[in-house]
Amino acid sequence: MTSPGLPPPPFNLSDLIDRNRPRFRTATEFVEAAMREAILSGVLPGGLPLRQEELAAAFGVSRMPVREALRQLEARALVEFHPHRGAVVVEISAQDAADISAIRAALEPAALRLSLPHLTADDLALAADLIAEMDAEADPGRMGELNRRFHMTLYARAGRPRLLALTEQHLAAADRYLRFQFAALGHHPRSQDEHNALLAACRDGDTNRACTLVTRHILAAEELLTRFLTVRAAHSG
Amino acid sequence: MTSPGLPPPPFNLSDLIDRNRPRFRTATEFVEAAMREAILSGVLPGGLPLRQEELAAAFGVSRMPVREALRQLEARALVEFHPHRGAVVVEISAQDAADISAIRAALEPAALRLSLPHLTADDLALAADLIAEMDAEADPGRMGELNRRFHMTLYARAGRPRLLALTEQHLAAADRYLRFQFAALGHHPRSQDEHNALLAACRDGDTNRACTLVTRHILAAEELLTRFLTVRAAHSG
DNA sequence: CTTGGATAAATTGGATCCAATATCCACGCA
DNA sequence: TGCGTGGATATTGGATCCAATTTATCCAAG
Repeated sequence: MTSPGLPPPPFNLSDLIDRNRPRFRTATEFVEAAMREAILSGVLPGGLPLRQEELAAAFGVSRMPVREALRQLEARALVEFHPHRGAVVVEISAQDAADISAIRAALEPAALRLSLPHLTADDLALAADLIAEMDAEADPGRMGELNRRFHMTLYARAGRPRLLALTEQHLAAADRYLRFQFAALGHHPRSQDEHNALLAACRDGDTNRACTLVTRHILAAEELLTRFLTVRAAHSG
Repeated sequence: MTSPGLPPPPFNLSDLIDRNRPRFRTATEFVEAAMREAILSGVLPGGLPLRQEELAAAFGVSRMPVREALRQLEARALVEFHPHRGAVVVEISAQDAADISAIRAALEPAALRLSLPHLTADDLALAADLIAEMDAEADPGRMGELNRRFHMTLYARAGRPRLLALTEQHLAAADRYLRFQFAALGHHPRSQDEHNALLAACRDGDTNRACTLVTRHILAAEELLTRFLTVRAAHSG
């Protein structure tokens, strides 16, 4: 697959590739989605220089779809371009984590407030299932996915496509951090309690309470994360 | 400039081009910025198909930087790609306006809350100047720019780059709509009253009141806009 | 031994070329 | 006359090629 003369790249995308290739209609779409996943899930760590030729070889395409994908990821603040020096995966940092949390804390209560009155019994049942699945899940990657789906299920009826897309985007961005925390500290049981309380408030139709709970949930996660990242930075720096 | 055999494109970008060209280091950056401006300011109206060849000729570059720019604009929800059929400027609609307003109403109070305690006397003076400039301004385009700068001045000390970038992006997106309203209804004096009240609350350091005022300010603009767009759609549809 | 500069290698940015796909229109047939 | 089929045309998607810029290397001079 990879060109014979090149040294092996410092990442492994092989499983992402073959599995998803047929789902997309253009190579650019495919590369963009795969790289987004890879960055958010930590396969491509922050600071990694992204050589176009290398990625093209890994994906089995030419440099062009890679370049277009990188431009899209730039607009999503997942990679940075340095003119004539190439693209780099954006670094994670305590400040950036706080930044993303602030955005989540602004968007998610707004989405929930719009969505909650229109939630169906099916939605609530699905949310409950997702909590249960999270209880049983050990893999950090799957865990982030389930958490994301739980939250988005509660917001889904907001009827605001842009708001929902932004919310999902920043939930995914937060995953990049939560994954660290989860790997280091293990699953935090308080988070599940918060999920249950939130779901209960939604069942009761208590919008104000539910919004307060998501806000607290997000800020609690942020505080834990900030502390974790700060000591981590102190150790390595 | 334009190739001799082609029919003239249905838009005019010439003033944007020469003026800004030297500021950018790569053609892609330049094209992206110019097209973003052109879409947000209404020069490229919603629904317009964006022919790559045509744009390339207009900008005096090849199709490739145009393609990269279009991909970035896609990620910012300013254009839509239809595989093998090309890109189109996203349509405006009452729903989309409401969507953007909901996002603004979530983000801006959050940014203001973080920023307000750190606002300096200079910041407040600048904000006051911008209100005065708006009073004297007649051009809708300049008006949107001043409005944007006024708001961003108040949020600037939030110390959250991502949050601020998102906020500015959606303020700009809202301009696309406010411009319509302004052109049709003329300048709405209540908006200036709201700006003054907001600035006063900031001067007093009354965070809660200031946040309430921005929220109301955004929702008031949204209501007016929704009504305007709805009757407009009824007339033309 | 360090430092400066020239030169070579690597990599990106941009242009051109080719292939794949969609649209449009004419034509034939029911 | 209406509809479906088929080919021509236009336009995008992808690959390759060339130029411009940056980074690395090496040698010489202080």
